[in-house]
Amino acid sequence: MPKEEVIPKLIPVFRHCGYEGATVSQLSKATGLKKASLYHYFQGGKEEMAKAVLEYISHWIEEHIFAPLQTEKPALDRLNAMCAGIDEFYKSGQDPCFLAVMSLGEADNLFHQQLEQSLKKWLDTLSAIAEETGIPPQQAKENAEDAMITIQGALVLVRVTKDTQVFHRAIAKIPEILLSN
Amino acid sequence: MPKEEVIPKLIPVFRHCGYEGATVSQLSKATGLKKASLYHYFQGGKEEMAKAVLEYISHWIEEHIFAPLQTEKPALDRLNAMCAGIDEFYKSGQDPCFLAVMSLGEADNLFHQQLEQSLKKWLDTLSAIAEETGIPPQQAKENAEDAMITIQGALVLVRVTKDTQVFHRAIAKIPEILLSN
DNA sequence: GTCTATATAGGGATAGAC
DNA sequence: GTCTATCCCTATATAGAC
Repeated sequence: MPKEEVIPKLIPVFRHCGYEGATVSQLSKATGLKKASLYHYFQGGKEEMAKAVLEYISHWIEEHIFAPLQTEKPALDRLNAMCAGIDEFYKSGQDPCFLAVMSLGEADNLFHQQLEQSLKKWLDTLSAIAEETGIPPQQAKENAEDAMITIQGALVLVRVTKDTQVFHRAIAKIPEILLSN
Repeated sequence: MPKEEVIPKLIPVFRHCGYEGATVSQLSKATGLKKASLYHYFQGGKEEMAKAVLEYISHWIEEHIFAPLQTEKPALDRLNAMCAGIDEFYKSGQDPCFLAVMSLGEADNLFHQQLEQSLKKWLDTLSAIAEETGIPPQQAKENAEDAMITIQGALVLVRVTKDTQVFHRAIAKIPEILLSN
């Protein structure tokens, strides 16, 4: 099995269990590879596995969430396309945010720089599209923050309530949040 | 040392490390009690410690965040008092939300019922104060959800960006979120 | 590349002295 | 109530055969 096929199978374990909660045994089961085989691919052990997942996800976001923003369509259409990507990425709120999960405990010590960079990228991208529609920079920055707050907060609520409606309602608001002034 | 003094010392460990990330050794250090002494108080082990913290926090919220809502002052004053309690509770966003942290991995299996109940209490309380000001029930419910989303989302953002301003800006919006229609 | 078998450390938890 | 000492298990990680 090529490494590119292994990484996606690691994702749900880290997402749902967190870094410390995820055991190599679980990761082994999830991939179908025995522990020693996992260590063959990831000589740095669990830490390297998490790092690989982090990079994989950054890439996925780039392609599925940010890419729709680079077309020539009207801003609102592009935003709605992005929201569709977000809904897919978080499975309507049923999958926790990797970034949020990895910002706890030991994982935060290990990965804080990458996490911060990833979030900054999100915020900058969202802010840019707001500015594009004529919103002043400072306002655009705050709108981007509010949009991320809405996404992350909705994920927490859904995790506890299991009510995906809350997530859909929240995501539907993203465009107006970003474009408000 | 009486048990009531022990529990508060457990809180920061669980909050920052999560349930699985928190080790009994860490809890021991944080309390200043050796492991065996901890087990003397909490015969159910780590699980019972987390449970005790959960109850302690529910109680704290009741007294410091919900109580200010029960006075005879104008609704807006009461909401601002509540926001002050929230800011204190989360140390301006520098302390993660216990509820959010405990809704991951194994902890979620163990405590999901209590977590759900706690969140429901939050939402009901917020919804009630919105209704009090004449907002129709369904709208009040959604406003309460939006308020909780804002709190939880801001906590995630601050955890990664270390920018407490974001938290203050978010909290300041809570009253208008709750009372909007 | 994938496995079985194993090493080593640290986890949660208990026994029993004081 | 608090401790030291210890048990057992699981966690991460490695060695080496195929």
